[in-house]
Amino acid sequence: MELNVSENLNEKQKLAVEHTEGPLLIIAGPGSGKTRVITQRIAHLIDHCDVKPWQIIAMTFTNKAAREMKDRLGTLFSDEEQHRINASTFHSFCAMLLRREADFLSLNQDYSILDDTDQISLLKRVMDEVGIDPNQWKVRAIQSAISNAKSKLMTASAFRAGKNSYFEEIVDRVFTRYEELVSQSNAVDFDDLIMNTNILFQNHPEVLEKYQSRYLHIMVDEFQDTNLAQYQIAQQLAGLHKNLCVVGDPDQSIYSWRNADITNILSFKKDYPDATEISLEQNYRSTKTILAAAQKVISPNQNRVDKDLWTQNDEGSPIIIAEAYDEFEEARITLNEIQNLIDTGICKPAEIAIMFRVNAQSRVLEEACLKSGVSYQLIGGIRFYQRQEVKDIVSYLRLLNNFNDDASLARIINVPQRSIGKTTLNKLSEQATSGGCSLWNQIEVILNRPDHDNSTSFLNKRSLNSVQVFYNLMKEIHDGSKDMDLQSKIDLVIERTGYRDYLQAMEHGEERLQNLNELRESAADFITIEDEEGLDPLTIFLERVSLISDVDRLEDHANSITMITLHQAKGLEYKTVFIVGMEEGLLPHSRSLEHPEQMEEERRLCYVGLTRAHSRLYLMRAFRRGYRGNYEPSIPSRFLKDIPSKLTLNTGGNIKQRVDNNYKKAESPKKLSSIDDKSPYEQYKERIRQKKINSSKKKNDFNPGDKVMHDVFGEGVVVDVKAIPSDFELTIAFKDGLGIKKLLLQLAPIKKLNNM
DNA sequence: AAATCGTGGATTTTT
DNA sequence: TCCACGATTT
Repeated sequence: MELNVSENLNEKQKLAVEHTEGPLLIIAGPGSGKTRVITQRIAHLIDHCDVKPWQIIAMTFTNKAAREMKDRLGTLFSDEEQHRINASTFHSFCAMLLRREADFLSLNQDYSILDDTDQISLLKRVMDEVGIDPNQWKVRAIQSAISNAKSKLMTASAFRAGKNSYFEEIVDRVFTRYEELVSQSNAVDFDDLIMNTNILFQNHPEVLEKYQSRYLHIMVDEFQDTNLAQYQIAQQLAGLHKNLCVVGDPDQSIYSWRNADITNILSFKKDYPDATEISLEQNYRSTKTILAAAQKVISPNQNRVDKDLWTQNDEGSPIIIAEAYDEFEEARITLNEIQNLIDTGICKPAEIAIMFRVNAQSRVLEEACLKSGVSYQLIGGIRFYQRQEVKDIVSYLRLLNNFNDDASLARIINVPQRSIGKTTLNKLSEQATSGGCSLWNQIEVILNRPDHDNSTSFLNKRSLNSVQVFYNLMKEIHDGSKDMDLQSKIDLVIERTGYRDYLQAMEHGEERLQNLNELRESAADFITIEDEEGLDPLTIFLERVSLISDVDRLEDHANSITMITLHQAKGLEYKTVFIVGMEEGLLPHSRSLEHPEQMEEERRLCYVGLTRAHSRLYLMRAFRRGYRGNYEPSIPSRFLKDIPSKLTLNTGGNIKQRVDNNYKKAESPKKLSSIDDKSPYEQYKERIRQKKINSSKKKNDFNPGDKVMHDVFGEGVVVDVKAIPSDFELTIAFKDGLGIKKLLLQLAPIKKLNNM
C-alpha cells in the first residue's frame, strides 16, 4: 500500500514522520495530532523503509490507546499486518515477555498478577507476621514506599542497603518478607512486571539481545508519565539500533504521585545527545479562545519550557464561567445546560464530558443526571474488576490457574461461607509461614497426614472437614474444567461454588449477577493473539483482566455523556467540556496548597482538562460546598484568575443569561458577580464579619409568605422560618424551577420585596 | 459466625 | 459526615 505521508501533515509533523534513523524526541502539545504522527510514522517505516510490522513496538499509556493505534493502523493495512504490530502498555508487554521467558526466572508461566488490593492484603499479613502495628504505620505508606523503590529499580536488598530513616527501617522489614511471599505465591505485582523484565535483561544478555535485534523501532507515547524502570526497558530494547522515539508533553505530566518521572525527558536529551527534537505546536483541537486560556493557566509554572502553541481554528465562543450556590445547584445548572445543548442539537451526548478533580464530586452529578433523564457513563468510582463479586470470581479463576496464589485463596476460601473462619485461616497461614510454603500446599500437607484426626493436627476435626470439602471442590472444578472453554469454566465456578445462590440471597443480588454476566461476556469474545500461542487461555484472560483499566472500558459512541476525573481525561477530547468544582481546595486540591511542586502539577492537571475541549468550555464553581458533613466557603480557583476576562463570559449564577445559543460574547456582559472585582468569598467574609458584630442581636423580619429577592437566585417566596442558635433558617421557594432552598438569614444575600 | 461498636481516614489510581 | 475495617461482643 502506498501512502502519501506529506499530505495532511504540517511541516513539523512531516519531519517527525520522516525521521526514521536514530533517537527522536517529539514534544507534542495538546491536540497537536500526536497520535496521527505516531501512526503515520509507523506506516512510513513499513512502506518506505522496508521495516516489518513486527519489528516495531509502540508503548502506550493505556490499553485503549493501544487499541486505537491498532485500529488506526488497521485502516492503512490489512488485518493480518495490523495484528502483528506491537502496540501495548509497558505492563502488558512485560507481562507477556516474562511468560515467554519464564524459564529464566523463578516464576512459572502461569504466574498471577497482584493488584492493588491483593498487595494491601499481603502487606497486612506481613506486617502482622513481623509485628508492625498497622495503626502506627500505614499500609498505604509502606506500599507506596515499596512501589517507589521498584519503579526506581531498587530491589529489597538495595533498599535495605540504602535505608536512611526509621520509616525506611520499618519498610525494609516488610519489603523483604513481602517479596518472599509474593514469589512463593508464584506471583508478581505491577511494579515487578517492569522490574523483573529489567533484571531479566541484566542477568541474561542473550534474552535482551533477542529482543534488541527483533525490534528495530521503539516508540513510547506519553513519555512524560513513564518512570525510570519503564524508560530503562525502552532504552535497553533500543540498545542495538538506537531507534528510540519518545513522544510527550511535560506540561501534561500529572502522575508524579505514581512515580512517573518528569525528568525522563531531560535524561533522554542527556542520554542521547545526538537526538533530534521536534516540537509540535500547532493545535488542531481547540478554539483560539480555549487554547489561549489554557496557555494562561499553564504559563505561571516555573518549572517548564515555554511552548508557542497556536491554532488556525476559529476564535470560538467565550469560556462560560458560572457560579452556583452549592454543589447541588452546580450539578443542576450543569445538567440544565447539557439538556439545552442536546435538545437544541448543538451537541450529541457523546460529545459532552463533565470533569472533576475527585470522585466524590460525581455523586451529586449522577443524581442530577438521573433527575434530568440524561444518560451517562461514569468512569471510576468503584472499578469494575474491583467489585466484590467480580473480584471473587476472578480470585477463584486465579486460584484454579495457580494454586499457590495465596491472596486469591485467602479471599475466597470462605466465600460463600464454608465454616472456614478467621481462626482456621490464621492457623493455616502460620503453618504455611513456618513451612515456607503456600496456603494451598499447606492444606495438602495437612490433608495428606494419615493421622490428621488426632491431636497432632493443628486444626480441630470440624475445621479440618470444612477444609477438606473446600479442597475437594477446587480439585473437582479444576480437573473437571480442563477441556472447557473460558466461559464454561466461569459458569462452572459460579454454579459449583454456590456463588450464584449466595448472590441471589443478598440484596442487589440481581445487579451483582449482572456484573458477573458482564465478566462472562468479556470472556466470550476473548481471543488470544499470535504471541500468546501455547499459553493457557485462562492465564492470558486473567492477565488481561489484571492489566485492564477503567478508561479502557469507556465507550466512544455510547448515547450518553461522560463523567470522568481530570486524570482519566488525559488523552481524550470532547466537543464540550464542563469542569466542575473550580475552587481552591479542590482544583488546586488542598493537599497541594503548601507544596509548590504539587501545585505545579495541579496547574498541569487543570491545563489537561481545559485542553480536552474542542469548542465549548464551561468552568463551574459553587459558592459553598459540603465537605465532610459541614459546609465550607469556597474561594474561586486561582486558575480562574489566570484566564483573562476577555476570554470568558462570567454568568454568575445565572447561566441562562448567555446571549444566544452561539454564545456570542456580549459587548459588556452584565455581571452578577465576578471574580475580577469583589469575589463571592469576599462577600461571604463580609457577611461573616457582620454576623459576628450583630451576633444574635439581629432580628428576623421575614415571615412565611413574604416575597424576597436573592442576589443569585432571583425572586422567591418564604415558605418557612425556623429559629436556630444565633440565626434563622429560611426556607424559600424560588422561581424559574430553581426549587426550594434552605438559607441562613444572616448569610443569604436576600432582600425583602415590597408588596405591591 | 454474625452482630455490634469504635476508630480513623477521607486526591488523583495508566498498570 | 460517612464509610470501611478491625476489635469486641453474644
